[in-house]
Amino acid sequence: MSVVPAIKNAAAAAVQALYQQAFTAADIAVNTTKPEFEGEYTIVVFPFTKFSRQSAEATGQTLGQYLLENHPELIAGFNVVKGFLNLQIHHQYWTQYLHTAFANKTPGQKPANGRKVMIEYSSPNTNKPLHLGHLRNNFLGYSVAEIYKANGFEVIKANLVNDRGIHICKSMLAWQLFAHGDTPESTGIKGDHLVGDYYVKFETILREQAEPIISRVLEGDFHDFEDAEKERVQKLFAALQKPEVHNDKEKSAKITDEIKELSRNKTEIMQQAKIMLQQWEAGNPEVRALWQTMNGWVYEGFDATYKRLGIDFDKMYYESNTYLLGKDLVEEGLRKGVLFRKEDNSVWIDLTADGLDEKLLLRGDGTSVYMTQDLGTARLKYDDYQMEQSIYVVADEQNYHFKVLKLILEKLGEPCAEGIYHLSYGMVELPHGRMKSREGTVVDADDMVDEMVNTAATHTEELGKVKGFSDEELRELHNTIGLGAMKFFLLKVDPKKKMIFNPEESIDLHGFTGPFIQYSHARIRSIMREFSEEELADLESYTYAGELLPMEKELIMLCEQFDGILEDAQKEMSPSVIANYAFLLAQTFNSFYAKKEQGKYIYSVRDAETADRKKLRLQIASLTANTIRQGMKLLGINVPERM
RNA sequence: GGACCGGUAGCUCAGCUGGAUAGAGCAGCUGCCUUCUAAGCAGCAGGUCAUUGGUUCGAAUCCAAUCCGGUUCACCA
Repeated sequence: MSVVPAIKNAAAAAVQALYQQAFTAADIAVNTTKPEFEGEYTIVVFPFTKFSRQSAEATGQTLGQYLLENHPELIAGFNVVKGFLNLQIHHQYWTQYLHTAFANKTPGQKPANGRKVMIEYSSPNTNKPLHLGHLRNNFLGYSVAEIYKANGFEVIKANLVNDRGIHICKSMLAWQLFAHGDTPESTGIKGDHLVGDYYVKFETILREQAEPIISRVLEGDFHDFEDAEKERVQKLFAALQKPEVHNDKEKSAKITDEIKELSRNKTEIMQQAKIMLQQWEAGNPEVRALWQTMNGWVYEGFDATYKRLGIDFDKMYYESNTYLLGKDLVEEGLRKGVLFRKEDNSVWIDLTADGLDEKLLLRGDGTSVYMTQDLGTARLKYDDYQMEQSIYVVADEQNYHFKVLKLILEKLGEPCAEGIYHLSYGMVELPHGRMKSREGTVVDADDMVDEMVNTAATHTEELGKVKGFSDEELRELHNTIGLGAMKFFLLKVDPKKKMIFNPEESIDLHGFTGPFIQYSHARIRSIMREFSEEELADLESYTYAGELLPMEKELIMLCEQFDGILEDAQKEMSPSVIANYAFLLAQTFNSFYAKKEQGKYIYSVRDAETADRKKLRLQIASLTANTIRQGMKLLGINVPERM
């Protein structure tokens, strides 16, 4: 058991014995001791004064004395400042821990706990390449999966590919109309980018064709529309003329947007895309063949990107296989009376009692919507794996969708409902706001990686510390650093917060960054390289017996916290917990490394004052390096031996 | 308008299950390479923790109200 839980247990038992009060370990606050006081961990004693009928000071004394007498192996001394009981942990606890842990290559790894979770992430559309937003999603999903594994869970990494629908048809149609048979091979363009280019082409044509229609509507000419749509457009136009709307920028923009949307739907190219979608759904062989071909190009592109990013999956789901699911669930829901049918034959669920709205599940013509597919897919996943938790890594703009998804599954009595969890993360924004594909401000994932790797290469070159590296080793190093910088940048922030990325400023390589931590690791490894295999093997049986110097103790203490950090990261589903920790650990080692008194490096390993001290510091170096490496690995980041 | 999320140093963020004098990084300014890697270390400067009120021995943290920003409330996905 780690120290902090040990202290909490001991304190809970002490409170029980001293005051006959049932305090659980979880109710006891234990912090690290402020540097100006003596001790390592501090118990806050104020909560006990209610029944100790003593001052906080006296209560602290009593509790401290009790702990000292009953846990001499753990507590070596204490002092009380106001209501804070500062505990000195027995130095043998630290050296023992160091002895057992320093050579462990996977610190914090817990044995299998028999629990199974699925994590769905990435989930790209096959009509365009990945962008910066996907990178946050991918890194987050991958890292959370690794963190779960480290905590003993069995994890299924799943990717639900959105490989069908109107947006795919847009790329397909534009390719058919304008590509003259171009392929990734003929153009040398990566498949996903090639397909994405035709998506952009489609949008350009669409805009051109929509322009005159929009102008006509705004001039009061509605001849492009018929029946209900005409009525709708007329209504919107009329609303726009009202002075209270005219003067409200937000409202008029909203109405104008709706007019634009209706107009876009009326364009010839959009009509063609819709026909293509119908043909796809009807299984038209030509359309299906084109779809297969173009998706194939995209998958080749995605695979290359995933491989480069170090992202992988255990299970792929394709929407073309799942988009019809969910209808059974709707039928069952109707029978159970959970759902109801309206006059136009559409099927709904009434969530007004839960403070939400009515939600459509089947259109009047019997076709399904996004929600229906997700209901069916949730059941499919559960049938496949019976996992206790199903995590969806999806941006926070879909918070409402997932709230509703879970609620409907609960109402339908589906066993998968309880485990549904939306890991909602904030969007990556540019300094001027969201990325918009229509405005061409989307930051492409492949470009981004290239740029970071180049930056890393340039910087490595400038520092000139890589003599003797082969070209292959250099390439690998640049990748490790560039990707490390990018991953760390996107993972160091709490997932639920949105984050700003400024493409003008490249991601830093100094300070609170991946490369800083990678550098610290390389530096430790460089220290260890000075020693022979025998010297290192010798450490296995060695336990340091003396007192520890402050920073020696500090490093051991920090590493000892890694177990708890991993648990926190898993509970909060937040890689940022580990990122912050890894930075603190690296920073602390750097201080240890550079600490100078009277012109001498007082924590030098090579020039340690005794042979014992040298072994101790080597063990500390090894422990720190292993902990940093493992922490970074859980973020999906490699650490180099040299840089 | 309803629901949800956010507001901490010039900038980007930790801290938020209440605990000691609110911390990092970047940017700015000082020092430190005859040193086990200076992608580093040490230091200076920078704060009405959005505002107001409440609960408490104690509030950046909990509650309420207000202000500001965002997302969402599609027969799109």
